[in-house]
Amino acid sequence: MTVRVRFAPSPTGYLHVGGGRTALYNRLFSQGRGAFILRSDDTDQARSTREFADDILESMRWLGLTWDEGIEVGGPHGSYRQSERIERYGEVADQLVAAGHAYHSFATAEQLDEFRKAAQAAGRSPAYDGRFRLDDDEIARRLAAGETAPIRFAVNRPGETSFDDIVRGEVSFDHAQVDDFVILRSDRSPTYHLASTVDDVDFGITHVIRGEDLLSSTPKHLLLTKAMGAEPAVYAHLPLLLGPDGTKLSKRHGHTAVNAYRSAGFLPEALLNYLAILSWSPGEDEELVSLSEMAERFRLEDVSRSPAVFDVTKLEWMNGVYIRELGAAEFVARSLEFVEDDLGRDLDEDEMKAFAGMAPLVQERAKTLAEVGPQLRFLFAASVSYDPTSWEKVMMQPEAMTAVSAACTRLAELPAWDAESIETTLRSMLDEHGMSARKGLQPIRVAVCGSAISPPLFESLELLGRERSLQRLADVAQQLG
RNA sequence: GACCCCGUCGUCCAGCGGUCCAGGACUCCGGCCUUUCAAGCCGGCAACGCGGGUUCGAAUCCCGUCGGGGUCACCA
Repeated sequence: MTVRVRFAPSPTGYLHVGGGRTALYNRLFSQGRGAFILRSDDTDQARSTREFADDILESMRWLGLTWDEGIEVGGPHGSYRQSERIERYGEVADQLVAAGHAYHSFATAEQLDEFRKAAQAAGRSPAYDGRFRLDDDEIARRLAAGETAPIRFAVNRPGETSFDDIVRGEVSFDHAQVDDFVILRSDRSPTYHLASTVDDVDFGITHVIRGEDLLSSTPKHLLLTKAMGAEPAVYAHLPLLLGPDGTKLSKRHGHTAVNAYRSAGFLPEALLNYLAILSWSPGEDEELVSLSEMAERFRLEDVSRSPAVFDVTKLEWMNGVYIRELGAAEFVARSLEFVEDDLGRDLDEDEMKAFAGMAPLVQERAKTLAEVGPQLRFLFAASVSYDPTSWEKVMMQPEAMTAVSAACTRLAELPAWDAESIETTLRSMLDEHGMSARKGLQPIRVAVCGSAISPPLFESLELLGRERSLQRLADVAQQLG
Protein backbone atom coordinates (compact mmCIF):
# COMPACT_ATOMS: atom_id res chain seq x y z
CA MET A 1 0.00 0.00 0.00
CA THR A 2 1.31 3.40 -0.88
CA VAL A 3 1.07 6.16 1.58
CA ARG A 4 0.28 9.84 1.00
CA VAL A 5 1.02 12.44 3.65
CA ARG A 6 1.05 16.20 3.63
CA PHE A 7 2.49 19.14 5.45
CA ALA A 8 0.11 22.07 5.22
CA PRO A 9 1.40 25.23 6.83
CA SER A 10 -0.42 28.55 6.75
CA PRO A 11 1.70 31.40 5.47
CA THR A 12 0.75 33.55 8.43
CA GLY A 13 4.19 33.35 9.98
CA TYR A 14 7.69 32.07 9.38
CA LEU A 15 8.24 28.34 9.42
CA HIS A 16 8.34 27.50 13.10
CA VAL A 17 10.68 24.83 14.48
CA GLY A 18 7.59 22.93 15.58
CA GLY A 19 6.35 23.06 12.01
CA GLY A 20 9.76 21.92 10.88
CA ARG A 21 9.51 18.89 13.08
CA THR A 22 6.03 18.10 11.82
CA ALA A 23 7.28 18.36 8.25
CA LEU A 24 10.24 16.16 9.12
CA TYR A 25 8.11 13.43 10.64
CA ASN A 26 5.82 13.50 7.62
CA ARG A 27 8.80 13.22 5.38
CA LEU A 28 10.35 10.41 7.42
CA PHE A 29 7.12 8.48 7.48
CA SER A 30 6.59 8.70 3.74
CA GLN A 31 10.20 8.00 2.76
CA GLY A 32 10.22 4.95 0.57
CA ARG A 33 6.57 4.24 1.23
CA GLY A 34 4.77 6.90 -0.71
CA ALA A 35 4.47 10.60 -1.34
CA PHE A 36 5.13 13.64 0.79
CA ILE A 37 2.99 16.55 -0.31
CA LEU A 38 3.45 20.21 0.47
CA ARG A 39 0.30 22.25 0.47
CA SER A 40 -0.41 25.84 1.45
CA ASP A 41 -3.35 26.35 3.76
CA ASP A 42 -3.71 29.99 2.85
CA THR A 43 -7.42 30.55 3.23
CA ASP A 44 -6.79 33.37 5.66
CA GLN A 45 -6.06 36.03 3.07
CA ALA A 46 -5.92 38.77 5.65
CA ARG A 47 -3.04 37.28 7.58
CA SER A 48 -1.21 35.43 4.81
CA THR A 49 1.73 37.12 3.17
CA ARG A 50 4.03 36.39 0.29
CA GLU A 51 7.02 36.84 2.59
CA PHE A 52 5.87 34.07 4.89
CA ALA A 53 4.97 31.81 2.00
CA ASP A 54 8.45 32.26 0.56
CA ASP A 55 10.08 31.75 3.92
CA ILE A 56 8.32 28.44 4.39
CA LEU A 57 9.56 27.10 1.08
CA GLU A 58 13.04 28.40 1.64
CA SER A 59 13.26 26.99 5.14
CA MET A 60 11.99 23.64 3.97
CA ARG A 61 14.63 23.52 1.26
CA TRP A 62 17.34 24.70 3.61
CA LEU A 63 16.45 21.88 5.97
CA GLY A 64 16.66 19.47 3.09
CA LEU A 65 13.03 18.48 3.45
CA THR A 66 12.18 17.92 -0.17
CA TRP A 67 8.64 17.04 -1.18
CA ASP A 68 7.34 14.83 -3.95
CA GLU A 69 4.23 16.72 -4.86
CA GLY A 70 2.68 20.08 -4.21
CA ILE A 71 3.72 23.71 -4.22
CA GLU A 72 6.16 24.49 -7.01
CA VAL A 73 6.78 20.85 -7.93
CA GLY A 74 3.20 20.29 -9.02
CA GLY A 75 1.26 17.07 -9.19
CA PRO A 76 -1.97 15.50 -10.41
CA HIS A 77 -4.28 17.26 -7.99
CA GLY A 78 -4.33 20.74 -9.41
CA SER A 79 -3.41 23.66 -7.30
CA TYR A 80 -1.85 22.96 -3.95
CA ARG A 81 -2.76 26.40 -2.72
CA GLN A 82 -6.11 26.61 -1.02
CA SER A 83 -6.54 30.19 -2.13
CA GLU A 84 -6.82 28.83 -5.67
CA ARG A 85 -9.41 26.21 -4.83
CA ILE A 86 -12.05 28.41 -3.25
CA GLU A 87 -14.83 27.34 -5.63
CA ARG A 88 -14.30 23.70 -4.78
CA TYR A 89 -14.90 24.33 -1.09
CA GLY A 90 -18.09 26.27 -1.84
CA GLU A 91 -19.22 23.42 -4.02
CA VAL A 92 -18.66 20.86 -1.29
CA ALA A 93 -20.41 23.05 1.25
CA ASP A 94 -23.43 23.33 -1.04
CA GLN A 95 -23.48 19.58 -1.53
CA LEU A 96 -23.41 19.08 2.20
CA VAL A 97 -26.33 21.45 2.60
CA ALA A 98 -28.25 19.65 -0.12
CA ALA A 99 -27.58 16.33 1.57
CA GLY A 100 -28.74 17.68 4.90
CA HIS A 101 -25.33 17.54 6.54
CA ALA A 102 -25.04 21.28 6.83
CA TYR A 103 -27.27 24.33 7.02
CA HIS A 104 -27.27 28.10 6.76
CA SER A 105 -27.07 29.49 10.24
CA PHE A 106 -28.80 32.70 11.17
CA ALA A 107 -27.83 32.61 14.79
CA THR A 108 -26.50 35.99 15.80
CA ALA A 109 -23.21 36.59 17.51
CA GLU A 110 -25.13 37.75 20.55
CA GLN A 111 -27.23 34.59 20.70
CA LEU A 112 -24.17 32.43 20.40
CA ASP A 113 -22.29 34.41 22.95
CA GLU A 114 -25.12 34.23 25.42
CA PHE A 115 -25.51 30.52 24.88
CA ARG A 116 -21.84 29.87 25.51
CA LYS A 117 -21.74 31.99 28.61
CA ALA A 118 -24.77 30.28 30.06
CA ALA A 119 -23.41 26.84 29.24
CA GLN A 120 -20.11 27.69 30.80
CA ALA A 121 -21.74 29.08 33.93
CA ALA A 122 -23.81 25.94 34.27
CA GLY A 123 -20.71 23.79 33.94
CA ARG A 124 -21.80 22.41 30.60
CA SER A 125 -19.94 22.23 27.34
CA PRO A 126 -19.82 25.58 25.55
CA ALA A 127 -20.07 23.88 22.18
CA TYR A 128 -22.91 25.31 20.12
CA ASP A 129 -25.56 22.63 19.70
CA GLY A 130 -27.49 24.12 16.81
CA ARG A 131 -30.48 25.19 18.88
CA PHE A 132 -31.02 28.37 16.86
CA ARG A 133 -31.21 26.54 13.58
CA LEU A 134 -34.19 27.66 11.54
CA ASP A 135 -36.47 25.34 9.63
CA ASP A 136 -35.78 24.88 5.96
CA ASP A 137 -38.62 27.08 4.74
CA GLU A 138 -37.55 29.97 6.89
CA ILE A 139 -33.96 29.55 5.75
CA ALA A 140 -35.02 29.52 2.13
CA ARG A 141 -37.12 32.60 2.64
CA ARG A 142 -34.30 34.56 4.24
CA LEU A 143 -31.84 33.48 1.63
CA ALA A 144 -34.25 34.45 -1.12
CA ALA A 145 -34.62 37.83 0.51
CA GLY A 146 -30.91 38.33 -0.04
CA GLU A 147 -29.68 37.66 3.47
CA THR A 148 -26.31 36.03 3.84
CA ALA A 149 -25.34 33.46 6.40
CA PRO A 150 -22.51 31.12 7.19
CA ILE A 151 -22.97 27.41 6.64
CA ARG A 152 -22.60 25.22 9.69
CA PHE A 153 -22.10 21.51 9.82
CA ALA A 154 -24.96 19.71 11.51
CA VAL A 155 -23.41 17.46 14.10
CA ASN A 156 -25.61 14.54 15.08
CA ARG A 157 -26.39 14.54 18.76
CA PRO A 158 -26.36 12.41 20.74
CA GLY A 159 -23.37 10.80 19.13
CA GLU A 160 -19.73 10.13 19.48
CA THR A 161 -16.68 10.11 17.24
CA SER A 162 -13.71 8.01 18.07
CA PHE A 163 -10.60 7.15 16.20
CA ASP A 164 -7.41 5.24 16.63
CA ASP A 165 -4.59 7.76 16.69
CA ILE A 166 -1.25 6.19 15.84
CA VAL A 167 0.62 7.93 18.59
CA ARG A 168 -2.15 8.35 21.14
CA GLY A 169 -4.23 5.26 20.68
CA GLU A 170 -7.99 5.28 20.99
CA VAL A 171 -9.39 8.78 21.40
CA SER A 172 -13.05 9.62 21.53
CA PHE A 173 -15.21 12.72 21.74
CA ASP A 174 -18.81 12.98 22.73
CA HIS A 175 -20.70 15.08 20.21
CA ALA A 176 -21.92 17.27 23.02
CA GLN A 177 -18.37 18.60 22.93
CA VAL A 178 -18.37 19.22 19.20
CA ASP A 179 -20.16 22.33 18.05
CA ASP A 180 -22.07 22.93 14.86
CA PHE A 181 -18.98 24.49 13.39
CA VAL A 182 -18.88 26.92 10.51
CA ILE A 183 -17.59 25.42 7.30
CA LEU A 184 -18.32 28.30 4.93
CA ARG A 185 -18.40 31.92 6.04
CA SER A 186 -21.13 34.30 4.94
CA ASP A 187 -18.77 35.65 2.29
CA ARG A 188 -18.53 32.06 1.00
CA SER A 189 -14.90 31.66 2.00
CA PRO A 190 -14.10 28.29 3.57
CA THR A 191 -12.91 27.83 7.10
CA TYR A 192 -9.85 25.79 7.90
CA HIS A 193 -11.86 22.71 8.82
CA LEU A 194 -13.59 22.54 5.46
CA ALA A 195 -10.67 23.45 3.25
CA SER A 196 -8.27 21.16 5.01
CA THR A 197 -10.63 18.22 4.99
CA VAL A 198 -11.67 18.67 1.39
CA ASP A 199 -8.05 18.78 0.34
CA ASP A 200 -7.14 15.73 2.37
CA VAL A 201 -9.96 13.87 0.67
CA ASP A 202 -9.32 15.22 -2.83
CA PHE A 203 -5.59 14.63 -2.62
CA GLY A 204 -6.02 11.11 -1.35
CA ILE A 205 -4.18 11.73 1.91
CA THR A 206 -3.85 8.46 3.79
CA HIS A 207 -2.20 9.68 6.98
CA VAL A 208 -2.58 13.03 8.68
CA ILE A 209 0.45 13.72 10.84
CA ARG A 210 0.15 17.03 12.68
CA GLY A 211 0.46 18.78 15.99
CA GLU A 212 -1.55 17.87 19.04
CA ASP A 213 -3.19 21.28 19.00
CA LEU A 214 -5.41 19.86 16.27
CA LEU A 215 -6.43 16.77 18.23
CA SER A 216 -9.74 18.20 19.36
CA SER A 217 -10.53 19.34 15.82
CA THR A 218 -10.19 15.83 14.53
CA PRO A 219 -13.79 14.76 15.20
CA LYS A 220 -14.91 17.66 12.99
CA HIS A 221 -12.65 16.51 10.22
CA LEU A 222 -13.82 12.95 10.56
CA LEU A 223 -17.46 14.00 10.53
CA LEU A 224 -16.87 16.08 7.42
CA THR A 225 -15.05 13.26 5.70
CA LYS A 226 -17.83 10.84 6.42
CA ALA A 227 -20.45 13.31 5.23
CA MET A 228 -18.50 13.64 1.99
CA GLY A 229 -18.72 9.91 1.66
CA ALA A 230 -14.97 9.47 1.74
CA GLU A 231 -12.66 7.08 3.48
CA PRO A 232 -11.07 8.78 6.49
CA ALA A 233 -7.30 9.11 6.82
CA VAL A 234 -5.38 7.64 9.69
CA TYR A 235 -4.40 10.32 12.21
CA ALA A 236 -1.23 10.78 14.21
CA HIS A 237 -1.00 13.73 16.58
CA LEU A 238 2.45 14.84 17.56
CA PRO A 239 3.26 16.20 21.02
CA LEU A 240 3.77 19.94 21.21
CA LEU A 241 7.07 21.72 21.64
CA LEU A 242 7.43 23.69 24.85
CA GLY A 243 9.67 26.52 25.99
CA PRO A 244 12.02 26.11 28.97
CA ASP A 245 9.22 27.25 31.30
CA GLY A 246 6.94 24.46 30.17
CA THR A 247 4.50 26.53 28.16
CA LYS A 248 3.91 26.33 24.44
CA LEU A 249 7.04 27.39 22.57
CA SER A 250 6.71 31.00 21.48
CA LYS A 251 8.75 34.04 20.58
CA ARG A 252 9.28 35.05 24.15
CA HIS A 253 11.35 31.91 24.66
CA GLY A 254 13.83 33.03 22.02
CA HIS A 255 14.03 32.00 18.44
CA THR A 256 11.17 29.96 17.05
CA ALA A 257 11.64 30.51 13.32
CA VAL A 258 13.75 28.04 11.42
CA ASN A 259 15.33 30.94 9.53
CA ALA A 260 16.49 32.43 12.84
CA TYR A 261 18.50 29.29 13.54
CA ARG A 262 19.89 29.48 10.08
CA SER A 263 21.17 32.99 10.55
CA ALA A 264 22.39 32.17 14.04
CA GLY A 265 24.84 29.77 12.42
CA PHE A 266 23.15 26.43 12.89
CA LEU A 267 23.62 23.68 10.34
CA PRO A 268 20.41 22.32 8.82
CA GLU A 269 21.47 18.74 9.43
CA ALA A 270 22.03 19.52 13.11
CA LEU A 271 18.69 21.26 13.54
CA LEU A 272 16.97 18.41 11.76
CA ASN A 273 18.69 15.82 13.89
CA TYR A 274 17.81 17.68 17.06
CA LEU A 275 14.19 18.10 16.02
CA ALA A 276 13.96 14.40 15.24
CA ILE A 277 15.36 13.42 18.61
CA LEU A 278 12.94 15.68 20.47
CA SER A 279 9.98 13.35 20.49
CA TRP A 280 11.45 10.23 19.08
CA SER A 281 14.47 8.02 19.55
CA PRO A 282 16.42 6.08 16.93
CA GLY A 283 17.01 3.52 19.65
CA GLU A 284 20.16 1.88 20.95
CA ASP A 285 21.08 4.99 22.94
CA GLU A 286 21.96 6.73 19.71
CA GLU A 287 21.25 10.36 19.04
CA LEU A 288 23.33 11.38 16.09
CA VAL A 289 21.58 10.22 12.95
CA SER A 290 21.42 11.42 9.40
CA LEU A 291 18.19 12.05 7.54
CA SER A 292 18.45 8.74 5.72
CA GLU A 293 19.20 6.81 8.90
CA MET A 294 16.22 8.45 10.53
CA ALA A 295 13.98 7.50 7.64
CA GLU A 296 15.11 3.92 7.90
CA ARG A 297 14.31 3.62 11.58
CA PHE A 298 11.39 5.97 11.98
CA ARG A 299 8.09 4.56 13.13
CA LEU A 300 5.13 6.69 14.13
CA GLU A 301 4.27 4.22 16.87
CA ASP A 302 7.53 5.13 18.57
CA VAL A 303 6.80 8.83 18.79
CA SER A 304 6.56 10.07 22.36
CA ARG A 305 3.19 11.16 23.67
CA SER A 306 4.36 13.83 26.09
CA PRO A 307 5.26 17.38 25.13
CA ALA A 308 8.97 18.16 24.75
CA VAL A 309 10.91 21.15 25.96
CA PHE A 310 13.01 22.69 23.21
CA ASP A 311 16.48 22.99 24.74
CA VAL A 312 18.75 25.28 22.76
CA THR A 313 21.77 24.22 24.81
CA LYS A 314 21.56 20.70 23.54
CA LEU A 315 20.97 21.93 20.01
CA GLU A 316 24.16 23.96 20.33
CA TRP A 317 26.11 20.94 21.47
CA MET A 318 24.76 18.92 18.58
CA ASN A 319 25.54 21.71 16.14
CA GLY A 320 29.13 21.73 17.40
CA VAL A 321 29.36 18.01 16.73
CA TYR A 322 28.11 18.50 13.19
CA ILE A 323 30.49 21.39 12.61
CA ARG A 324 33.44 19.26 13.64
CA GLU A 325 32.33 16.53 11.29
CA LEU A 326 32.49 18.86 8.32
CA GLY A 327 35.40 18.52 5.90
CA ALA A 328 37.85 21.43 6.05
CA ALA A 329 36.82 22.88 2.69
CA GLU A 330 33.19 22.39 3.50
CA PHE A 331 33.61 24.26 6.76
CA VAL A 332 35.27 27.15 4.98
CA ALA A 333 32.55 27.27 2.38
CA ARG A 334 29.77 27.21 4.91
CA SER A 335 31.21 29.69 7.35
CA LEU A 336 32.47 32.21 4.80
CA GLU A 337 29.24 34.17 4.68
CA PHE A 338 29.30 34.51 8.44
CA VAL A 339 32.87 35.79 8.44
CA GLU A 340 32.10 38.31 5.73
CA ASP A 341 28.94 39.34 7.51
CA ASP A 342 30.86 39.93 10.68
CA LEU A 343 33.48 41.93 8.83
CA GLY A 344 31.01 43.86 6.74
CA ARG A 345 32.92 43.14 3.54
CA ASP A 346 34.19 40.34 1.31
CA LEU A 347 37.53 38.67 1.84
CA ASP A 348 40.23 39.15 -0.77
CA GLU A 349 42.39 36.36 -2.11
CA ASP A 350 45.12 36.58 0.51
CA GLU A 351 42.58 36.74 3.25
CA MET A 352 40.87 33.69 1.86
CA LYS A 353 44.15 31.85 2.17
CA ALA A 354 44.62 32.98 5.74
CA PHE A 355 41.05 32.00 6.45
CA ALA A 356 41.56 28.55 5.00
CA GLY A 357 44.70 28.13 7.07
CA MET A 358 42.99 29.19 10.27
CA ALA A 359 39.67 27.48 9.66
CA PRO A 360 40.49 24.03 11.05
CA LEU A 361 41.56 25.67 14.29
CA VAL A 362 38.30 27.52 14.80
CA GLN A 363 36.26 24.65 13.45
CA GLU A 364 37.04 22.51 16.44
CA ARG A 365 35.97 25.12 18.91
CA ALA A 366 32.85 26.60 17.35
CA LYS A 367 29.34 25.67 18.35
CA THR A 368 27.78 27.80 15.64
CA LEU A 369 29.04 29.22 12.38
CA ALA A 370 28.22 32.67 13.69
CA GLU A 371 31.09 32.33 16.19
CA VAL A 372 33.63 32.00 13.43
CA GLY A 373 33.59 35.67 12.46
CA PRO A 374 34.37 37.10 15.87
CA GLN A 375 37.07 34.49 16.44
CA LEU A 376 38.86 35.51 13.27
CA ARG A 377 38.23 39.22 13.42
CA PHE A 378 41.78 39.86 14.58
CA LEU A 379 43.04 38.30 11.39
CA PHE A 380 41.14 40.53 9.00
CA ALA A 381 40.35 43.76 10.78
CA ALA A 382 42.71 46.63 10.08
CA SER A 383 43.37 47.26 13.73
CA VAL A 384 42.88 45.14 16.82
CA SER A 385 40.23 46.11 19.26
CA TYR A 386 41.17 45.03 22.72
CA ASP A 387 38.72 43.27 24.93
CA PRO A 388 38.76 45.35 28.15
CA THR A 389 38.41 42.38 30.44
CA SER A 390 41.27 40.53 28.81
CA TRP A 391 43.47 43.60 28.86
CA GLU A 392 42.70 44.21 32.49
CA LYS A 393 43.40 40.65 33.48
CA VAL A 394 46.51 40.00 31.45
CA MET A 395 48.28 43.26 30.76
CA MET A 396 48.24 44.31 34.37
CA GLN A 397 50.40 41.33 35.25
CA PRO A 398 54.02 42.17 36.04
CA GLU A 399 55.44 39.91 33.31
CA ALA A 400 53.26 41.36 30.56
CA MET A 401 55.63 44.14 29.60
CA THR A 402 58.65 41.85 29.53
CA ALA A 403 56.92 39.14 27.55
CA VAL A 404 55.55 41.44 24.90
CA SER A 405 58.69 43.43 24.27
CA ALA A 406 60.96 40.40 24.40
CA ALA A 407 58.68 38.60 21.97
CA CYS A 408 58.78 41.61 19.72
CA THR A 409 62.57 41.79 19.52
CA ARG A 410 63.16 38.04 19.32
CA LEU A 411 60.51 37.53 16.65
CA ALA A 412 61.91 40.42 14.63
CA GLU A 413 65.16 38.50 14.26
CA LEU A 414 63.42 35.35 13.11
CA PRO A 415 64.45 34.44 9.56
CA ALA A 416 61.50 32.16 8.79
CA TRP A 417 57.89 32.96 9.67
CA ASP A 418 56.06 29.75 10.36
CA ALA A 419 54.25 28.49 13.41
CA GLU A 420 56.99 26.05 14.32
CA SER A 421 59.81 28.57 14.26
CA ILE A 422 57.67 31.06 16.11
CA GLU A 423 56.95 28.53 18.80
CA THR A 424 60.63 27.60 19.20
CA THR A 425 61.61 31.22 19.46
CA LEU A 426 58.95 32.14 21.94
CA ARG A 427 59.64 29.12 24.11
CA SER A 428 63.30 29.94 24.33
CA MET A 429 62.34 33.48 25.18
CA LEU A 430 60.13 32.09 27.96
CA ASP A 431 63.07 30.04 29.30
CA GLU A 432 65.33 33.01 29.23
CA HIS A 433 63.03 35.02 31.43
CA GLY A 434 62.01 32.10 33.57
CA MET A 435 58.38 32.49 32.61
CA SER A 436 55.79 29.77 32.37
CA ALA A 437 54.01 29.36 29.08
CA ARG A 438 50.81 30.24 30.86
CA LYS A 439 52.09 33.54 32.17
CA GLY A 440 54.24 34.53 29.26
CA LEU A 441 52.09 33.68 26.29
CA GLN A 442 48.87 35.28 27.41
CA PRO A 443 50.12 38.88 27.07
CA ILE A 444 51.33 38.07 23.57
CA ARG A 445 47.98 36.55 22.73
CA VAL A 446 46.09 39.59 23.93
CA ALA A 447 48.49 41.94 22.14
CA VAL A 448 48.03 40.14 18.85
CA CYS A 449 44.47 38.85 18.98
CA GLY A 450 42.89 41.43 21.24
CA SER A 451 41.50 38.84 23.61
CA ALA A 452 42.62 36.24 26.11
CA ILE A 453 40.43 33.85 24.21
CA SER A 454 41.67 33.08 20.74
CA PRO A 455 42.66 30.31 18.39
CA PRO A 456 46.07 28.74 19.01
CA LEU A 457 48.72 31.46 19.24
CA PHE A 458 51.59 30.29 17.04
CA GLU A 459 49.38 29.57 14.06
CA SER A 460 47.61 32.86 14.60
CA LEU A 461 50.93 34.69 14.43
CA GLU A 462 51.97 32.83 11.33
CA LEU A 463 48.79 33.61 9.46
CA LEU A 464 48.61 37.17 10.67
CA GLY A 465 52.02 37.65 9.07
CA ARG A 466 55.31 38.98 10.32
CA GLU A 467 54.65 42.61 9.65
CA ARG A 468 51.32 42.96 11.34
CA SER A 469 52.33 40.71 14.23
CA LEU A 470 55.43 42.75 15.01
CA GLN A 471 53.53 45.96 14.62
CA ARG A 472 50.93 44.91 17.16
CA LEU A 473 53.54 43.69 19.62
CA ALA A 474 55.49 46.90 19.28
CA ASP A 475 52.38 49.03 19.76
CA VAL A 476 51.45 47.21 22.90
CA ALA A 477 54.99 47.24 24.25
CA GLN A 478 54.99 50.98 23.85
CA GLN A 479 51.65 51.37 25.59
CA LEU A 480 52.83 49.28 28.50
CA GLY A 481 56.08 51.13 28.75
C1' G B 1 -15.26 26.06 33.51
C1' A B 2 -16.14 21.79 29.89
C1' C B 3 -13.66 18.23 27.06
C1' C B 4 -9.18 15.87 25.31
C1' C B 5 -4.05 14.62 25.92
C1' C B 6 0.18 13.90 28.97
C1' G B 7 3.23 12.61 33.70
C1' U B 8 11.03 8.33 34.30
C1' C B 9 17.25 12.62 36.33
C1' G B 10 16.90 20.32 35.59
C1' U B 11 16.08 18.99 29.97
C1' C B 12 15.51 15.16 25.83
C1' C B 13 15.23 10.02 25.14
C1' A B 14 15.50 4.32 26.62
C1' G B 15 12.54 1.06 29.60
C1' C B 16 6.89 -1.90 27.23
C1' G B 17 5.70 -7.49 34.61
C1' G B 18 11.25 -10.07 36.98
C1' U B 19 17.91 -9.22 33.83
C1' C B 20 16.20 -1.69 37.06
C1' C B 21 18.85 -0.13 44.53
C1' A B 22 16.50 2.32 36.56
C1' G B 23 20.27 3.10 31.12
C1' G B 24 22.12 6.96 27.29
C1' A B 25 22.57 12.25 25.85
C1' C B 26 22.71 17.65 27.10
C1' U B 27 23.68 20.83 31.22
C1' C B 28 26.38 21.17 35.84
C1' C B 29 30.65 19.64 39.08
C1' G B 30 35.54 17.28 39.48
C1' G B 31 40.11 15.27 36.98
C1' C B 32 43.43 14.42 32.73
C1' C B 33 45.36 16.91 28.38
C1' U B 34 47.02 21.95 27.55
C1' U B 35 49.90 28.43 25.15
C1' U B 36 44.15 30.81 26.23
C1' C B 37 39.32 29.14 24.97
C1' A B 38 37.23 25.06 23.15
C1' A B 39 37.43 20.02 21.66
C1' G B 40 38.69 15.14 23.45
C1' C B 41 39.11 11.47 27.39
C1' C B 42 37.89 9.76 32.51
C1' G B 43 34.76 10.25 36.77
C1' G B 44 30.59 12.37 39.68
C1' C B 45 25.63 14.62 41.17
C1' A B 46 20.73 13.83 39.59
C1' A B 47 14.40 10.72 38.23
C1' C B 48 10.06 6.35 38.10
C1' G B 49 4.48 13.00 41.11
C1' C B 50 1.34 10.87 45.11
C1' G B 51 -2.21 7.12 47.07
C1' G B 52 -4.63 2.73 46.47
C1' G B 53 -5.13 -1.81 44.06
C1' U B 54 -3.92 -6.40 40.57
C1' U B 55 0.33 -9.84 40.94
C1' C B 56 4.78 -14.39 43.92
C1' G B 57 6.82 -9.82 41.69
C1' A B 58 5.23 -3.00 38.92
C1' A B 59 8.78 2.41 36.43
C1' U B 60 6.04 -1.06 33.46
C1' C B 61 -1.28 -3.16 34.21
C1' C B 62 -5.99 -0.84 36.66
C1' C B 63 -8.39 3.06 39.64
C1' G B 64 -8.14 7.54 42.05
C1' U B 65 -5.64 11.95 43.04
C1' C B 66 -2.44 15.86 42.08
C1' G B 67 0.26 18.44 38.44
C1' G B 68 1.26 20.11 33.36
C1' G B 69 -0.40 21.00 28.42
C1' G B 70 -4.03 21.55 24.45
C1' U B 71 -8.92 22.89 22.47
C1' C B 72 -13.31 25.38 23.05
C1' A B 73 -14.12 31.91 16.80
C1' C B 74 -17.71 33.44 10.48
C1' C B 75 -8.16 32.00 12.99
C1' A B 76 -5.47 28.25 11.26
